[in-house]
Order: sequence, then C-alpha cells, then structure tokens
Amino acid sequence: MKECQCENCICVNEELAKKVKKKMLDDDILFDIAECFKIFGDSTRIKIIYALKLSELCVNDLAFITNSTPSAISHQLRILKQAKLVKSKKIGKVVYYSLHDNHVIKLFEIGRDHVEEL
Amino acid sequence: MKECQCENCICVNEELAKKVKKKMLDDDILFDIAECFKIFGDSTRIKIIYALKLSELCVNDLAFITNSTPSAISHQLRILKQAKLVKSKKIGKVVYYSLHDNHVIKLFEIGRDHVEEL
DNA sequence: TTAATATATGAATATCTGTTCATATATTAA
DNA sequence: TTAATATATGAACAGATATTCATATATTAA
Repeated sequence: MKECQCENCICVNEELAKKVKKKMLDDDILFDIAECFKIFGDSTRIKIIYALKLSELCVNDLAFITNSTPSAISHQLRILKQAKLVKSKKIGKVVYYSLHDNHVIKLFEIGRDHVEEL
Repeated sequence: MKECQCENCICVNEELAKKVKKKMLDDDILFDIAECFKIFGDSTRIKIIYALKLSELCVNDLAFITNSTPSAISHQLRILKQAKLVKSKKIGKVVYYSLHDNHVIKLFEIGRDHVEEL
C-alpha cells in the first residue's frame, strides 16, 4: 500500500481514490443537498408536508391533524418556509399554508416509494 | 369558530381538518419516511453516497475522499448499511462498499435537482 | 510467531435540534 | 375600547447525534 502525499491520508487504492476525489461535487453543493434532506427528516415536518399535500391548511388545523401544538407547528412551518418548501397567505387573522411547488411532492413520493419497497 | 370534541384541539375549519386527519397516512409510515430522509440529511453521509455513486470504495479511501477519518466513516457506513442504502463485501482485510441499489441514486438526484433549482 | 494494516466499536464529548412555555403581535368581534 | 383568537417567537430544556479517542478484531506479511 502506498501513502498518499495529500493530507496525511493513507489510501488503499491511491489511483482510484484520487480520481474519485477529483470528480466529487463541491462541498457546498453536497452540504446544501444534505440540508435539503434534513428538512424532510423530521416526522413533524413530514406530517405537515403530507397534510399540505392533501389540502391548504392553517396552523391550528395542522396542529390538530398532526396531534401537535400550534406553537410547535408554527416553529416547523418557519423552517419549511425558509427552505422554500411551503408558502403562506394571510386572510384575516388566519394564515394558510400550502406546498411551495410540485417538486416537494415528488421528493416526498420518492421517499415514500423507497420506504415501501424495503 | 367551533371547538373540536377531539383531544382538546381547536380547529379553524373543523370539517376540513377532520377530513384531512382521516386521510393521513399512519404515523408509523410517516415516521419511517422521515427516518429515510434523515439518513440523507448529513453531509458526511451524502458525501459517502455521492462517492459510491462514482465507484465502489473501501473505508480508508472514502475517508481520504471525504476529508474525514476512517473511524468517522466506519460509523456512518454502519448507519447507511443498517438503512440498506449501502452494501459491502470483504476481500482480505479490505471492506468494499457500494450503493445498495439505483433507488438510492434516484433519491440523491431528486434532492440535487431540488437544490439546484432554487 | 510478531508486526502492520484495515476496519469496527464503545464511551465520552460537544453540538445541534425539537418541544415547551411564556409572551408578543395582529386581527376581529363585542 | 376591551376581549378573544390565530399566529409567531425567544429562551430554556431535554434528547438526539456526529466526531474523536482509545481500543479491539481480523487479516496479511515477514
């Protein structure tokens, strides 16, 4: 086994490892992709997403549907909104949330497929 | 506004909320979907997945490619393997990891698309 | 056998994250 | 105006999680 000259790291297959490392996406992009998946990786948020897939809904009703509290839901909706997964409109004192676009549904469905195929 | 009889929860639109709640997927399934996304929601694991998308690789080389340590990578590979996202084969003292199936790539690509479209 | 290497793993630590609670804001009704 | 309602938000807390470190195991070479 040869030692890599780079960064004190010992490679088993130096040729291949260097080649793959060169082809890697930028850390920033991979980080963003992970961050995107992280948003979907919480059961409260997944429940919200699934509920909004069925209908536009307000905070209180989402709390009822997900067996949670308006406060907890509001916090999670803020995260979902910052990630551009949901959008909102205010009518009177009620704020109605809906999915930002069909891409969100697509991601959800692929995840669901994967889980159901296991 | 009417109060729901169910679980001390106050709904803004009781009819709709009850209807949506009835249509919700089981908590177990939604939990599993969230767990699946959670696996993808870490940048070390996403790097591993992307690297394995390029080539079958062993632990040390993955550590080199991802600028991590063999120990950290080994821990994450265990998680990925338990989630059936990667599989492994041992040749001598080297353990080679690869993606479990194309479904993993599909999920990764959808996530990548989503991030790049924003 | 002993030494070196590749990987795995348990414990400890530090960080991150989700919920709760109290409270603030905005809107509507009385 | 005051009261009630819907939502938002900051702080605190508890629980989860990723990495590090030390060490163990397995395999190969000498």
